[in-house]
Amino acid sequence: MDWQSDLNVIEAVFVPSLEGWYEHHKRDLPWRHTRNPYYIWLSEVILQQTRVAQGKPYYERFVDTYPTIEELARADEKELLRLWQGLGYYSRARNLHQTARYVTDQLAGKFPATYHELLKMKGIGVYTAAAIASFAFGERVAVVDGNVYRVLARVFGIYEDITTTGAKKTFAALATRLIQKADNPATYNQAIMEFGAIQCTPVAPDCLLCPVQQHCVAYLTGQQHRLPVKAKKAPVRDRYFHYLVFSNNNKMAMRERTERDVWQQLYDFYLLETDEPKPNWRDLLLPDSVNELVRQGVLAATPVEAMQLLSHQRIRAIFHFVELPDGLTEQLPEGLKWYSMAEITDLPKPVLITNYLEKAFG
DNA sequence: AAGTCGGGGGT
DNA sequence: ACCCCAGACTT
Repeated sequence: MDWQSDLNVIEAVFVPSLEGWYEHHKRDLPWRHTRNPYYIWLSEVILQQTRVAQGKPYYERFVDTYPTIEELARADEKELLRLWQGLGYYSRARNLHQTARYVTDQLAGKFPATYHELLKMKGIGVYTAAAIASFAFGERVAVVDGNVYRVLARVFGIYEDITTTGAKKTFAALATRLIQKADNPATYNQAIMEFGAIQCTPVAPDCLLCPVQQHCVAYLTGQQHRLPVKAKKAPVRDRYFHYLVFSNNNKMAMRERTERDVWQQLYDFYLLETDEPKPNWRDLLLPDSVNELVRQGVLAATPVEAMQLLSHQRIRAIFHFVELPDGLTEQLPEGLKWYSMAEITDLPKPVLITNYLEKAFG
């Protein structure tokens, strides 16, 4: 249908309705009590692809640990990743650190203050740039996140697949047009996202108490559940991780993941990956030296199995614990180093590894 | 345009 | 089992 023909009518009601709704329904969240661009930025990066409930405790910890951007800039990256542990998408933490140093060292600590300047920073894309620009600096630029796609698709009856470039342009243009009507662009941006998160939810939206019900194309046609349109993602890939957990005298051999893969810069154990399940370590094509190491050590009777689901991979891991005799502790494979349990606690680790440690030694 | 990058929660 | 979440970056 030609939604643009109704746009003038709907937008005159839509924007003020949402702003009014927000005043009565907004949650009390810590980052809503500040206009400090550093805190706004911190919260927005933490909340990328992350629910408020999951991100909130991390935000509190980061603000406590690094009260200023200078302190974040000076932070040890390993410590920063340790603080980020469990949140996922660890490149966010690395980019956060890089941008903190850039702002501190190259911009004299002065945070970029416009949408276009913000966009140049590592880890700040179109959404986050708009969020910081409007929340911290009052710039009239529209945020378009998952909530906004859903709300606009439904209210305006837009059936374009939101994963396509064309749809992104459509939604951005509409959002830009709408925010021109806003009394306060920062409040309006907050309002439409909060509305999507609380009222216009993906499943079972609360249409009966909706302030724009009578102007919502989806509601009026009974198609709420079909919008927004989104192409299905590719099926998840199965991976099989075989870990050899070399141990000696209450220490364990770990290594930093440096390859271009999941969990970059986090720590795990000696790893061999296969395309197929291989329950027995003898079926693994290990280097001769590693095979010899296992043979001379004491292998735990039962390996520990664990599974980790990522958005795009299903990792099935099996951990073989090997206690090495004192004489062989200098013969670890390349990259592995010995760490005490206390040191391991402080290393940044994938949840898969943390869970294993808890299960096996916790 | 398609892939990659985490982990958790809801249905 | 599937979808979504205050997305960004690389290929």
